[in-house]
Amino acid sequence: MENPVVFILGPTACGKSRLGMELAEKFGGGILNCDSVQVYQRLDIGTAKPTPEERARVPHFFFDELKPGEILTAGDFRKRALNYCVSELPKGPLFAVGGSGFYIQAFEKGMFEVDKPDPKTEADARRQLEEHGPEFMYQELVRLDPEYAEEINPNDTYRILRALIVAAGGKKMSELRKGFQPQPFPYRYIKFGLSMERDALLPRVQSRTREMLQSGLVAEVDALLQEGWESWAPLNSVGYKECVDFLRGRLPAERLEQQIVEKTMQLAKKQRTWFKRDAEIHWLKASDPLSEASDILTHEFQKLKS
RNA sequence: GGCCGGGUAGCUCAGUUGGUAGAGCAGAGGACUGAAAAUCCUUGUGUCGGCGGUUCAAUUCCGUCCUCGGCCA
Repeated sequence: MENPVVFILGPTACGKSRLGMELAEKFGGGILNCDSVQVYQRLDIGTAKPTPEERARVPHFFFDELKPGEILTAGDFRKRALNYCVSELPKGPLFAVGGSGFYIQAFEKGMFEVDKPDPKTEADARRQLEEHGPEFMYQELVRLDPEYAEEINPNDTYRILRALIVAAGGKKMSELRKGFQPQPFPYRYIKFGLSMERDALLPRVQSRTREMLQSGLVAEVDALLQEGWESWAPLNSVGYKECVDFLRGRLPAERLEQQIVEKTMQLAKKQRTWFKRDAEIHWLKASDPLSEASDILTHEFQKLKS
């Protein structure tokens, strides 16, 4: 019987990485990153990446694979994550640790097939949005794919643009959605969830944010800006966006730390909402997640041997 | 001590020519198919600082006290 993928999911800053490390040290195997931002090089401090020491103790996969300027889509994420399953599962279990619900869903269930968008189409769509505004773009979508337009909000420019780009390739989001069957995950797996009440999470986020800033988060961002990566999408993520705003004079120094804390808490809430609906997740007790997860996995590995 | 200006939602404040009040942010809930740590949706009752007075009715007017700024002594 093959080794399982052990998902460790939940909001940021609640101890997932640590639990993953402890379990990997106990049961063998490695860590598979399931975080959409830790895949990028140069985004180290603000993403709370595992340290070199931790990576030396346990094999870590799918960190630092992309360079500034590059983008990893959810579809790419799935392909690469599955490749790690192929290469690493024969050696031991993989502890898939992360909080990026959308990417994890893509990894598990697959996505429908769409051709890579023509970069020119994409640039055109963005330019049109600039010129004509969101209402115009939404009306375009109503014309091209009324059914999908009905599903999304006229203010949701992100989804409107995406749908228009897909439409330019000759497909309709509504049709694609209807035609898609979630695929069964091709490996044995178990899903653990780790969570924390807001009151418990807040002080952790506060001290982590302070540490990030003391460790040079602003300098990390400044270096990227110096090299001209200001419009690189990952710099819009929590912590990075605020540092860019600070460096550009849009956010006063005295508000920086608090602003990052606030955005991080909002992220945690969205993550909680995402995972809440996944009925397969076994939520671990916050008091002692390690022993609870260990018990379950011990059973799992006994089955594996027999 | 005197004068002036504030005290209204967790925060910043608006407002009521007297009929018990509403924005932004925060918070809560939710959606999510290739930039997702993104993008978007729903959600606002609180002794209107305390106590008195006037009034059918006071958060609004008057008095007084408390409190926070500023200025003057």
